[in-house]
Amino acid sequence: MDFNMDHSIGFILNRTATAVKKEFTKRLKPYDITPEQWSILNRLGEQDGVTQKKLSDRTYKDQPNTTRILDKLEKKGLIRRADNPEDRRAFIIFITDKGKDARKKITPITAQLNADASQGLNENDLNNLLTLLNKVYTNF
Amino acid sequence: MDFNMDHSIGFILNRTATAVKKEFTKRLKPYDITPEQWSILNRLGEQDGVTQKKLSDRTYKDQPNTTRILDKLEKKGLIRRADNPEDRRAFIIFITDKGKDARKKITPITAQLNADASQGLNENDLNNLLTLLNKVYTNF
DNA sequence: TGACAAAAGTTGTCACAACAACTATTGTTA
DNA sequence: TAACAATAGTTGTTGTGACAACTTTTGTCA
Repeated sequence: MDFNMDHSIGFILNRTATAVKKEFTKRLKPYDITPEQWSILNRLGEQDGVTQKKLSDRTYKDQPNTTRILDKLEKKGLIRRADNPEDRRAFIIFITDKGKDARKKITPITAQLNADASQGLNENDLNNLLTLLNKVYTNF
Repeated sequence: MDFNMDHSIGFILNRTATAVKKEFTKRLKPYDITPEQWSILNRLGEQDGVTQKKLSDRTYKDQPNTTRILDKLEKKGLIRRADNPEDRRAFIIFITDKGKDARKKITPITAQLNADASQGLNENDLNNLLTLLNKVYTNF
């Protein structure tokens, strides 16, 4: 069986994603926020007033993780939970002004990270990469 | 600032890698091993008799994580630590017969996973994807 | 309408990544 | 060779992914 990790999509994919996330974590550190917290905060910046369930779907996280990440964002005052008058099981999540400020500051950081990550790739390469990654994603 | 997570390498990369790893974890479950444990066991199958430091370099893990993953593999009897006569700080790690058996059984699983992940991609696509991922990796 | 299934959220647990801090040993150098 | 730096490995802690199990509330349907 000729199996080599260096040609394994799974391995290479994981190694690359880990490296990018690590760098992202580093750059976010001064803002006291993690990549995962950012992804939720950012989604809320696009649209808030949604339930945790909806948010977890949109960020591709399960509900337990979403709960706990929201706990942290709430403790930092970046989001707030409001009762849902239409469903007493659910909360509605809002981004706070402080959260909006943070988002505004952090957005350029993420843009720069993506630019740095795609250093050396032209427009075509980049589109190709994203397309191929999405194909792999939809294979599962 | 026109930032969209759906065009963010970081986000797409992480989402894809997470999905693949999740599927891998599922398929490995019957063998009572995780993807990370597998990656170390597999490297040892390629070459053992190395120190933990060397192993951690080769699997792109830091030393603390390597230590703890080896703890688990050792407890399962898949690897063993031997004293290093040339350096009393270091161990030399060997894969056991049981570990070799496990590796033989699991290798086809990983080959199948990679095949399934690249479903719909031709040879050229696949090479392209790996090349682009490695380019991104070396950007950090 | 009462029983039960489904859904939203939470808590608990395990595995791992990352990083700091530590011990024991080895290497270096004044 | 004594002092100190560097290295191998370990332990501790935080954040997150995954999954099971749980509570509360809502939806369904006989």
